Amino acid sequence: MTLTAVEKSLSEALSQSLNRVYGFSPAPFALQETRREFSGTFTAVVFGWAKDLRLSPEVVGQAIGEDLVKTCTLVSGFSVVKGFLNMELNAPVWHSLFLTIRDDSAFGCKPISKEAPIALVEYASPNTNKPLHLGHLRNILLGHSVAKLLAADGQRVKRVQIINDRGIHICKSMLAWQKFGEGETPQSSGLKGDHLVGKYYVAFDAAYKAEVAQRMAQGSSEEEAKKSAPLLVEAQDMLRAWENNDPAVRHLWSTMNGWVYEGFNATYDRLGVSFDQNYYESDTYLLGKSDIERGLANGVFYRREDGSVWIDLTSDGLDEKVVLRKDGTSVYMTQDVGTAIQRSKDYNMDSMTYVVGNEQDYHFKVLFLILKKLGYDWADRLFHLSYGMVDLPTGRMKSREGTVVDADDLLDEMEQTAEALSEELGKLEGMPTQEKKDLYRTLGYGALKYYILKVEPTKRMVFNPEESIDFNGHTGPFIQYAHARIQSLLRKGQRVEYDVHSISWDAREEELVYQIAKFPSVVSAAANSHNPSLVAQYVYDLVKVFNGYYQNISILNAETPQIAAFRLDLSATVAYLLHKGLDLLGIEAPQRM
RNA sequence: GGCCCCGUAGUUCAACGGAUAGAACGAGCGUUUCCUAAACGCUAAAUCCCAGUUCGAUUCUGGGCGGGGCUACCA
Repeated sequence: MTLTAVEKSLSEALSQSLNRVYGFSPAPFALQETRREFSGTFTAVVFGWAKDLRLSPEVVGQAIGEDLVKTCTLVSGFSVVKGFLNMELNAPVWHSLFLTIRDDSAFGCKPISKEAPIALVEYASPNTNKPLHLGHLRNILLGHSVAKLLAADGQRVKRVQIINDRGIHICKSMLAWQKFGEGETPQSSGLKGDHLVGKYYVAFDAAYKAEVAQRMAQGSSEEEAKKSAPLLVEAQDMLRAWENNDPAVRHLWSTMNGWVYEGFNATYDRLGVSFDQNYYESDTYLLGKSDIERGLANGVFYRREDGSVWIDLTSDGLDEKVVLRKDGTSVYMTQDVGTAIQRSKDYNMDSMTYVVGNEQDYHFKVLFLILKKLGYDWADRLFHLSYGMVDLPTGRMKSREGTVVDADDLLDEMEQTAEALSEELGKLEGMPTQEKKDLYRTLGYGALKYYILKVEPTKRMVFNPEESIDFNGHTGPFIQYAHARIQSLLRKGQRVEYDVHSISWDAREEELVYQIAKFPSVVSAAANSHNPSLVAQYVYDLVKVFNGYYQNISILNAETPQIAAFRLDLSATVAYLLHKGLDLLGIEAPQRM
């Protein structure tokens, strides 16, 4: 028996009781969890029924409860507090829940069939002119986790990213490298490729600003100075040369982008994320034009006198939006339309999730509307996972002010903190050096990933670089620690045959099984809402309950070997779910720590 | 100006319209001859303001106040 099955039967039994006692058929209702301070597992809210019946909630609750205990084998007892009917489950229900879970090796995950829907998840999507920062980290961790969640929900998932590898910003770092680089390479400098290129992007900005200031000192207006600064003009020339396939520019471009990819891949590897396909903007930036032309013929778009092409979304509560400039060139929107259509050709996907910050909410509203108006049936199953920014206590991170938190630096710092902490605790005696290093990563990254993923994606979150991320309390390592302790139990304990029905359960064991049994519905809720924080919250709650159990109930030294074996199985199930839950968040579960 | 998000302990985060608003960090106190004390227990501490709907509002509606974002023929 599963928990949802129990809940369903219980709801039906309640309806029948209402009918039997009062001749009353309630509207569909949901049960809620009984609050921890009261005894019971499920609670029915009686207020609404009492109002319809014109009776006091206590009277109705009492009458229904009495009928339920007599007629429903699931329920062993009940209590009525105000208008709340708290119901306790019978021991065999607990036994059955436990056995179902214990014997299901894939508990909580749906199998992926050959006909399962295909879900594309786009995430990361960096520019190739600077290294990854904390904002990318939130994006990447969310995307990676959502991809895992959708797979656990039984979908065929494809992970993709679009790499913004062309454009004026790329030319800026190329130009600066040409002018100031003196042939510097990742090898010669020892710098990671993406950091090296980022350095020249910054160098461009500095030199450009100096030029602007100089011109303004000579009497130019700010606007004029910004437009006519030689460096900018040169960068624009370089972009044109790139578009005209100038061999030298293209060579420099592919060399520097190559450095950046090496750098990005190193960071992706550290994070344990990967992609099934990369889309490059240099390949896709011309896509979409023909789709616009087609839509123009169908009346989706219209052409203005100056030749530019627009879509009128005022009847949808939005504005008018340009999709082709008067010179016939694309805008960002055009490319995104083209890329989406390209992906439908590549994958014939049923749905697509874009992991992109909430500053682009408007953009995606428009994009989805356009695709719908162009008649694509999958346009209804596009989802913008719009996450909030990661802010500093002082506000937004600004690269120009040097307040950006670099992803690699942060990862380094997490490893170091994990090492220092582990050394201090001194529990790793006898562990080989390499294993220790791996463990520091597991713990450090676990702390970081959990810190980011426990927050609901849509919400803005604050990161304070002054305060290092915690390893105690509501953290990744807290959950990892529970897992490691259970592994230690499993190494020491003896598994013998036992009969669950003949063991008398502690209330904590029922609570634990209840918590365990919730897992599948948490996974599907998280997948449906694209929300890893539900899983993060779940594993935390599970550990809280388990730690209370561990603290108060002796597992290895139970009264009999049979009881010990039962408790070990219960603990093993918890460990399995912690492992599985953490994995859905992209976090590893250590054997020891 | 228009449109869209968000205001919860000192701080970082929770709470399908339900019970006495939960955690964690930080502060204070306690638990180890016992399965890993990165743990467990106890104490103090919060819904921005004003109305409305409701048996019941942190949650829904309206109005303030405060913060952020979008509002380019940029990407």
